[in-house]
Amino acid sequence: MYDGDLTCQAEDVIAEPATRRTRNLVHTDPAEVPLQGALDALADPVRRSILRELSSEPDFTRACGTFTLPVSKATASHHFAVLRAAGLLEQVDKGPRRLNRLRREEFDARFPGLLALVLAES
Amino acid sequence: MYDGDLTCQAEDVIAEPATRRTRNLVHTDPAEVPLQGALDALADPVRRSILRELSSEPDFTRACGTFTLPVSKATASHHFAVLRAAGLLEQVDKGPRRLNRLRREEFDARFPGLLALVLAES
DNA sequence: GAGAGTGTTTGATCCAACTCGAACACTCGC
DNA sequence: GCGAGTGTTCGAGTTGGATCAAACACTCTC
Repeated sequence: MYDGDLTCQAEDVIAEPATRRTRNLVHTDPAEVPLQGALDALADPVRRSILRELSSEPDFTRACGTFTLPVSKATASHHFAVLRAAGLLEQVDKGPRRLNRLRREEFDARFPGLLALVLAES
Repeated sequence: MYDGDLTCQAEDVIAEPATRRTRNLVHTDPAEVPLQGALDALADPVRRSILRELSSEPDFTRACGTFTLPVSKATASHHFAVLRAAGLLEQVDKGPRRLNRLRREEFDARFPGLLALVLAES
């Protein structure tokens, strides 16, 4: 009988790079994020420091591991997932690295002024 | 010897109504509220519902007990204290009641747009 | 002063989130 | 393929905040 590899062949036609890792990388449209989710995501100081550090760099130039955070890499990975689920950042895989982009315009369109307050935090 | 009552007599000269209850009612200047404190206060759905309900009424017309909340009065009292400490509302005692005012301008001056997002929540 | 009404404080429980080490998965260069 | 580098997932521990009932404090009216 045919196994799953054939199915993978069919999916390879898709334009997007469809490695298993990338396929598990699900994003949330900021337009569909509830205020509760946004506030929960922004209420954590580690997550806000990620956003601030990311805001001073070009898009997709900072990998998750390059941030200076006071937590373990397991915890950091969790925080990146929360930010992604809250529509605050977009991630793409490049080799073994996962590069990040701050979703400024999209998130600001959904919650005007909110991200600016976070980035202005001293 | 003289007891505390004499001290109270002296404090009665103060213009503000200085009952013991009012004296324990401490407020926080919104200008001195850290972003962390504001987000923590706004991250709770019960507290946001208090703010929304308060926004549709004239200042100092709603007592704490008149809000329709899904929690006990002890919990509600806690939430009002958190909002007061976050610079989000001002309270005055009138008889046995404690009347509330939403600190719109002051809080918006400190965190532009943040309160508007909460009040616009469906 | 007694009682009703309003609100706070206390003490305790519960739970969701933060946290970590260890194990696992993936990608690349040798 | 092997090893190093990057990141996620799993399982478990910890903690802070939300919650409640009960007791307390205050104000008014009778």
